[in-house]
Amino acid sequence: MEITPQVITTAASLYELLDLLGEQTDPNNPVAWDTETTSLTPRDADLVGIGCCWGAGLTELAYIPLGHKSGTQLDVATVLEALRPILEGAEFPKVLQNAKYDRLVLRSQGINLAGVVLDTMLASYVLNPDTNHNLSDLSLRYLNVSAQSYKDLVPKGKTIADLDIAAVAEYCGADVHTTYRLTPLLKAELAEYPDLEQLFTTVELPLEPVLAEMEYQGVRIDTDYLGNFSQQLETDLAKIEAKAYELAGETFNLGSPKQLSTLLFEKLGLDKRKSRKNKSGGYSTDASTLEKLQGDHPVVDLIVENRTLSKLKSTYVDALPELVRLDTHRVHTDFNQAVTATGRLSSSNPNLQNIPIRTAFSRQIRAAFIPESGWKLVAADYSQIELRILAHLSEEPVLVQAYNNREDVHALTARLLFEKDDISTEERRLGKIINFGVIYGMGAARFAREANVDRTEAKSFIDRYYERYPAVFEYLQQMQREAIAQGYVQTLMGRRRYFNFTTTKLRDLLGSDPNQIDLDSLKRMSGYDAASLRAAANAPIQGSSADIIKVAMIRLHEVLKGYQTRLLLQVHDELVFEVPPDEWTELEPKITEVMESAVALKVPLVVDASSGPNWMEAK
DNA sequence: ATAGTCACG
DNA sequence: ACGTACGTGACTATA
Repeated sequence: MEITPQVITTAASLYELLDLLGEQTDPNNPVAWDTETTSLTPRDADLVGIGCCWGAGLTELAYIPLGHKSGTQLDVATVLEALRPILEGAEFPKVLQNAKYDRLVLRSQGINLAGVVLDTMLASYVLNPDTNHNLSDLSLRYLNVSAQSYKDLVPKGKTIADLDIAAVAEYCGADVHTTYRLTPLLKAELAEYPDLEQLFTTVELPLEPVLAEMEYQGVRIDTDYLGNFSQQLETDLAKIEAKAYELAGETFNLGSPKQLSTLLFEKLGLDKRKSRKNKSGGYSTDASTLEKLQGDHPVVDLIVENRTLSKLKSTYVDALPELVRLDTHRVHTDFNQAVTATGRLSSSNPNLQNIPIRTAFSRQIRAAFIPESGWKLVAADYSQIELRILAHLSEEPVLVQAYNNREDVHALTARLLFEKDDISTEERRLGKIINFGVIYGMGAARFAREANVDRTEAKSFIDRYYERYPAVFEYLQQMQREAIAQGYVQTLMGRRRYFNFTTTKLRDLLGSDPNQIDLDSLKRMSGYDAASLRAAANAPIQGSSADIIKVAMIRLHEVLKGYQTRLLLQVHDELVFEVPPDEWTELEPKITEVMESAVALKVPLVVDASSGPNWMEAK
């Protein structure tokens, strides 16, 4: 379909457009909007043009060129002021593909986007989390139309601003038209699934501006501190490298798994049975292998140390300062709301959800995350949220009661497993490993390795766990049966994760009564997809946790409106804020309360919050 | 582009 | 007998 937008280049046509848009107030027929810019990074993005699509019977399209390098255009400031009441007016319903991006672009221009009633990307994500949700995929899937690709439109080294107004008008017109046409289809599909519609309307859609705000704020980084850290690591790595060459009797690339494999298992003749074959035929040199090889040759320790330090240096110490913006002195991550299969967020460029914490040394990276001068950084995290959710969903009486009595559940598990009242720290540690392990469907082999016990002991531990917590066992099995019989499982808020079993026998069970499925007999058949079934048992737990923290973030965003305090980061069960000194005393109980009461479960949710001069010390 | 590895919850 | 704990993103080497 070829539809060419009207290109707005005169004041008269702009005011005509405003009149038409002023009439578009039907929330069931929102106007589709899209911005064309020069960069995927909103803060670097110059506005090149704005497109919109609306209509009652006839579909109408407009493109307003603003930043093309050539051609007649209206003044940006004039156009934005004219559009402001529409763009900022909640009474003018809008639909966008990935509204967070356009919101950030417009925000840089001083416009606060309001009235977004649908985001096609988020609607698609809620309906079908395990697919892609970019506009061209949606276009193909829902409309059977293949979209013109950005790459084909914009030559290498150029931006959209270099192109003719007519070409961009065509491209932008197609995008807003696609967005507009997707709207009724996605709305209708959501209407078929009331739980998903509710999830979309009350969680995903309102979360989007919260994430936009977090990204806009960014987090301050102490680049001097990282610079010193980098130099220190550089010195240490050079020494390690020299020593490793000396011990190996030759030089080699410490960063090459292939060369390491050859060195360890061929040249030095170390025990191949302590490793595993990898896909490319070599032997794995991963951390667990190296651990087993420790003591067999002195070079092993140096390889381990090199791995740790070079990972730290390249991924964090050197990478983070590169991403600090010169204008804000902060890093602005991208929170992706539509990538994970379970409903979690993800973070990229940089990923601020995997900043080291597990060892005292690597944790030092967190000291580089600092608040505005004179402020505090605050971390508030949910205590054992997934285990609490498991207790709630399984209704396991022993666990539910324990949490309600504010007991130490890892210690309780240890007492039940060891069948005694006084347990050691080591025994509690095993209780903790197994409590977390069941959430993922851990087997005896893994538990044996983690807990440092033998296989048979591990097996009997796991068996006893399920004897002590029979409802947990029942629940996890029930989720697997539902995945097979329904083809999906659900979270607390109705979020779905779908499963497609390829084995005929499993597929034949789709549509059957989950309670009639005998998992034990299925286990013995070939093609039994154990990994998918573990994912099915895990998804409601991981996904419900995501539901809960998303609700908390939305409510907190409202609460914080009267304060200077800002929400900066989300790390799955933790929120990080920066807080001016005079606000923390008042806000601490408020923040904790909002997080703890995000949903009411059969067990209490508990939040631990603390503040410090940086992220390392806010713990 | 893909594989291997490793950082987090 | 084997291999398996779920979910992510980034970096380096190598093709």
